[in-house]
Amino acid sequence: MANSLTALRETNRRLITETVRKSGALTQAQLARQTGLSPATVSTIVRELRDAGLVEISQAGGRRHLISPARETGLVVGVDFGHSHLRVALAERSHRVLAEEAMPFDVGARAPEGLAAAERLIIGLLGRAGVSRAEIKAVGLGLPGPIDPETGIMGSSTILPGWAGVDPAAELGRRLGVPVVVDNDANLGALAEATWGAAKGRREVAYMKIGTGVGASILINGLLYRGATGTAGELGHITIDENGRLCRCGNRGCLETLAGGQQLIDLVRPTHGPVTVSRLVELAHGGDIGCRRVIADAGRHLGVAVASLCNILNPGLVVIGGALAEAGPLLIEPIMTVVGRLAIPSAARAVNVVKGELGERAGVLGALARVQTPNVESAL
Amino acid sequence: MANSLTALRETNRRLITETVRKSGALTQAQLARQTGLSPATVSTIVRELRDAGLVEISQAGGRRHLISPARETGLVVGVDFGHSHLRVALAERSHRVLAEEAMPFDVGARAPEGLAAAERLIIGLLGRAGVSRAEIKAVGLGLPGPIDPETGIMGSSTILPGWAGVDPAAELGRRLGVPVVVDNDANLGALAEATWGAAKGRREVAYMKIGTGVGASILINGLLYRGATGTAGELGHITIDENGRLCRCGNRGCLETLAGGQQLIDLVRPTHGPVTVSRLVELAHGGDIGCRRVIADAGRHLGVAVASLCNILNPGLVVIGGALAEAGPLLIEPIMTVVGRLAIPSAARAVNVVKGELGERAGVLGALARVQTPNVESAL
DNA sequence: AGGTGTACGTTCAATCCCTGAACAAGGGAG
DNA sequence: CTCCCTTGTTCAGGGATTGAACGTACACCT
Repeated sequence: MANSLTALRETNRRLITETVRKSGALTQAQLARQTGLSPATVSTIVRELRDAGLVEISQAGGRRHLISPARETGLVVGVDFGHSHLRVALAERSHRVLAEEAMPFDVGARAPEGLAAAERLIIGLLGRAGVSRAEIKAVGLGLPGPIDPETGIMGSSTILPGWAGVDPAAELGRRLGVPVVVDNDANLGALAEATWGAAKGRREVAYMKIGTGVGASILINGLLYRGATGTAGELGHITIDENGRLCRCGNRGCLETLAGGQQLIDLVRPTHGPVTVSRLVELAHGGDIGCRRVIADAGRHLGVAVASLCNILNPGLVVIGGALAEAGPLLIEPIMTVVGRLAIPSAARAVNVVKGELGERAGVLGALARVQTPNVESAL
Repeated sequence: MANSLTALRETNRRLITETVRKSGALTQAQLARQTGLSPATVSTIVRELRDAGLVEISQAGGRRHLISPARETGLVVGVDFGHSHLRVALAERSHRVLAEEAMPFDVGARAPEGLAAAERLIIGLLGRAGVSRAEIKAVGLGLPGPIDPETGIMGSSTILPGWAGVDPAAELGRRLGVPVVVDNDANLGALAEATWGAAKGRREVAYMKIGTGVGASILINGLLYRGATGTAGELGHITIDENGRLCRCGNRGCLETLAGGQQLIDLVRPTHGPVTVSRLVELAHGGDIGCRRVIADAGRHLGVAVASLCNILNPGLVVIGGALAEAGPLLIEPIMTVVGRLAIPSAARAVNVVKGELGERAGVLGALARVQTPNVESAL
C-alpha cells in the first residue's frame, strides 16, 4: 500500500533520482545533505539505482563518486498533427531533443491516411537519426480536436471530420508496437511551454493556442487540469457575442468565431485574397494596416476571455501560443488593454500575458513531455 | 527527517486521525479498509491515539470497537458579518455545533463598532452556553469584502466602507485573546457547503453566493483556491455587458450589477417599494409575476457567468448560496437554461447546479470550518 | 437451542527500512 | 611526512508494517 515500508523506500528512491536529475552530478555526501537522508541510506539506494541502470557512477578523486543521471536507453517520439503540418520529434526520456522533422499535411485527410503518414515520417526520422525502432519506448500524439478522456476516442469536429470515432492512440500504437498517449494540441502546448518555454519552472499556467481555432489549457501544480469530463480550459468557446456567428461547437458567438485564425483569414480575404495565418501576421509586421486592425480586434476579443479567466482563476501568467501569437505585441497589447478594463483590478495587475517561446514546435515538444507527465485527475 | 520511519508512523497516525474525524465513528476494520493499512497497524496506532487522548473508543457489540474523534477540549467560534446580520456560532473542533445566535446589524457601522458588537455577542453566547472564555481556542471570521491575502488587511469596498485599512483578524484577536483567521463570506460559504451541505464529501466545488452582491469561490481538492493574488473565484465581476452600469469594483457591467440583490431591489422599488432580497424571494414564491421576472432575469445573467466557469473549469457541481438562492428553481432553472445554451455541450452536460443547503447559516458555519482548513496556496 | 460461519481486534514472528557509529581510504595543509 | 578532514561503506540496533494465527462474540440457519 501507499504507506508501507517499501513505499517509503520507493519515495526515497524517487527523491534521490529527482535530486540527481535536477542537479546533474553530485557526490553521495552532497546528496545526503540535500535530501536530508543519512549517508548510509544514500549509499544503499545509490547502489540500487546503479544496479537498476537509473544513474551512472564515476570516480572523482578520493573516495568521491560522482552520481549522474543515466543516459537513459529508451527514446520517445512526439507526433503533432496541425492544420497544415505534421511534425515529429525524437528525444531522450530526459527531454533532450535529438531530431525533429515536419511535412506539409492536409488536415482534410482521414485518420488512416494521417496515421500512415505519421508512421512513415517517424520511420524516416529514425533512419536518418540512426536509431533502431526497438529503442522507442513510447509515443506522444497531439491532435487538434476533442478526445474523450475516458475512452481516448475522438469526438466529432469540423476540423478533423475524418477522425470521429477512431481511437488514434490505439491505432498508432498497433502500427508502431509501442504505447501511445494522445492529447489535444492545447494541452500539449501548455506542457511544452511549462517544460522548455515561457512558463518554465512555473507549475501554474494558463495557456491559449490561437491557430485556426482557439484552444486553451490549464496547468495546476504542473499537471493538466481536465475538470469533470475533460473539457476544462475550453476558453475558445466562451461566449463573447450571444448573437454572433455559429461555432463548430454548436453555440453562437464563441471566442473562436471572433478570434480564431479562420475568422481572421475570412476577414481579410476580400482585400488581400486567400492567406494563411502566418502570412497574415507577416503582413501585419510589414505594416499592413488592415491586417494589424484584424489582429488587434482579435486581441480585444481574446482579452474578454482572458479577463474572465483572470476573475475565475487569478493567474499570474498566461502564455499565448499558436500561429497568431507570432504577431507578438500587435496581439498581446490589445489583450492586456482589455484585461485591464474588464478584469477586476487586483487580478488584472497580477497577470502577465506573454507570447509562447516555442512557436510551432510547441505541439511536438508537448507530445514529448506528455509521455511522462501524468494528469491531475480531479472532477471539480 | 521527513523520510524516516518515525515520520512514516506520523503520517499514518495523521491519516487515521483524519479519517476518523471525517467519518465520525468507525470500527477498526473499516478504518483499515479505508486507509489501506493493515488491521495490525491500525490496532497499534489506535491504541497510541487513545493513550494520547486524540480518539475515544467505545465498545459496540462483538469485539467491535467504535473509534470516534475525541471530544476535543478546545472549542471554536465562528463569526459572520452579513449585510444586515451578525451571526456567531460555537462548535467543538470536531465540527459539532453547540450553539448559534444572530442579531441585526447595520453594515454601515465602522469596524470598531462592528468588532465590539461581535465581541459582545460572543461573550453572551458563551455565557448562555455555559462555556468559559478560556475554552475558546480559535475564532473564524467572515466578512463580505476583499481581504489582502498577504497582510489580512481589508481593501476598500463600497459595501464595507468603514473597514478599509483595518486588520480585523488582529483586532478581534486582540479583543478576545485568541488567534483569529479571517476570510471572505463566499470562501466560507463554499467551505461550509463542502463540510455539511450540498457539496458534502466533494473536494472540487464551485460556489456562488448571491446576496446583496455576488461572490464566488472555488475549492480544488477540498482546499480554497485563491490564485496568484487571492482573487480567484471572483465570478461576481465577470463582465456581462461591457456598456452596463458602473460596478463597485470600478468596471462596468459586472455580473453583480445585473444579478446582485441590490440591483433586483432597485428594479422592483418603483412597483413594490423598498424590499429586502428575502422579501423579494417571498413575493416571487407567492406568485408575484414581477418579482419572478426579475429573479429569472438575474438567473439568466448568472447563467452567462456559470457558462464561462464551465468552459474554463468544467465543474461537476456548482452550488448556489446566498439569500437569492432561496428562490430555488425560479433562479436555478434559468441558470441551467443559459448554461445549456452558452457552455460547450459536454461541459454543460457534466455540470449540476444546485441550491446550497445551509441557507443564511453558511457563513458562520464556514467560519467554523475555516479555522481548521488550510489554504491551497498556488499561484496560477 | 445448538451449531456453524463470519467478522473483528490482538498478538507475534518475520521482514524491511533508516540511522548512528565505527572504519577504511584518500586528498590537502602545514 | 603527519595530521586532519571528508567520503563512502559496513554493521548492529531500533522502528514500523505486515501476514498469519488466534480468541471472541454476534448472526444466521436448522
